[in-house]
Amino acid sequence: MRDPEATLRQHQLPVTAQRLAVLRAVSRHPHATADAVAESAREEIGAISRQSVYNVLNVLTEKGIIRRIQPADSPARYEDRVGDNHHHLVCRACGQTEDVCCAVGGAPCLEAHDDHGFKIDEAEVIYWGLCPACQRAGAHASPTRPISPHHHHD
Amino acid sequence: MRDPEATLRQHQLPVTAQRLAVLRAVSRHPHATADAVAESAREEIGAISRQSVYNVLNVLTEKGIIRRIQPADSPARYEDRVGDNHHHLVCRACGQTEDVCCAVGGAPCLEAHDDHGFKIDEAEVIYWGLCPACQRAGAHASPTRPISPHHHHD
DNA sequence: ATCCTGATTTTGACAAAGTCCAAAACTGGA
DNA sequence: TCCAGTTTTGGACTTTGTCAAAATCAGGAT
Repeated sequence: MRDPEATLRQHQLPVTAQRLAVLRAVSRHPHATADAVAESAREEIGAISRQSVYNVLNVLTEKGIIRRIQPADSPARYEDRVGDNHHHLVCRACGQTEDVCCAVGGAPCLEAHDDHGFKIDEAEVIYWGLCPACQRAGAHASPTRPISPHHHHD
Repeated sequence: MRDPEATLRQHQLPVTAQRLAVLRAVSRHPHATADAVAESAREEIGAISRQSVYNVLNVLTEKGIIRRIQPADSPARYEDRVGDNHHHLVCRACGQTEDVCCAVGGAPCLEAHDDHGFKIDEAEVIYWGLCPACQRAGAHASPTRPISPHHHHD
């Protein structure tokens, strides 16, 4: 994120310490949860209410300044990188999340075989598996085991 | 589902009224939430505790008898149809969920361009959009608006 | 058919992630 | 500097789901 303050003004959002701190926290920690964002923001400005973190994350998401991703069995995560339609790779054991480019090229799987009359505006792809660290730790993949909160990476 | 009772026995699960009712509820209502399953099961057997509904849905999911899907901004949903690796189409406005076959053929997008060293075991695809009814009702798609509980279809 | 033993169900408390609301504080233009 | 409208805050509340202990039930052995 070039200039958080300018970004806010460009979207007609009054600049506040809370908004700057949240925006910078998301920038510094891609795929962070609201909780992690709050922690990081507090390190920067001392204090911020839980509600404000949610308020800011919501308004930034609505404006398209950040993107919200909601993998199963995990609280919502936020990222800086918007507008490039990338997908995600999530570790079943520890929740580590990585970005991956479209598997099939530019605008990828955006067409379903039979769209049932729906007007589709997004194709969301999540790859589930085990990250290298959890493979070494001997975790074994199971599509039914939820993410455990152990040893989270950034 | 051919024969719920036989299915349970095949998986060494003692047959109980609760398990039969839940299994049949999922069969009758594809993509139902735990709540909807409970309601439907109660119509059949009169009463069942919330915890039992969750117990049964969990054990059936672990055994691979049913499949759990967890779209963003919606409680978990369950379906009968397992083992064919199909994907889902979800209406942003009302939550209606439809099955769609693999977009790209047999075992589809199961390969990410760069897998970051992960051992991938599943590629989950969700198409987001507006169902025909919500299009007619004038709802307009927005990747950031959560599903509202209004006029849910089955 | 009856009895056991371990699995299942129930009840009620608890937890996590968010939202709703009213009061206080603040931003930015006049 | 003041004012109006927006943000922030704190606390209660909701939703979805889990935990734990006690009561009940299923199914094999007698």
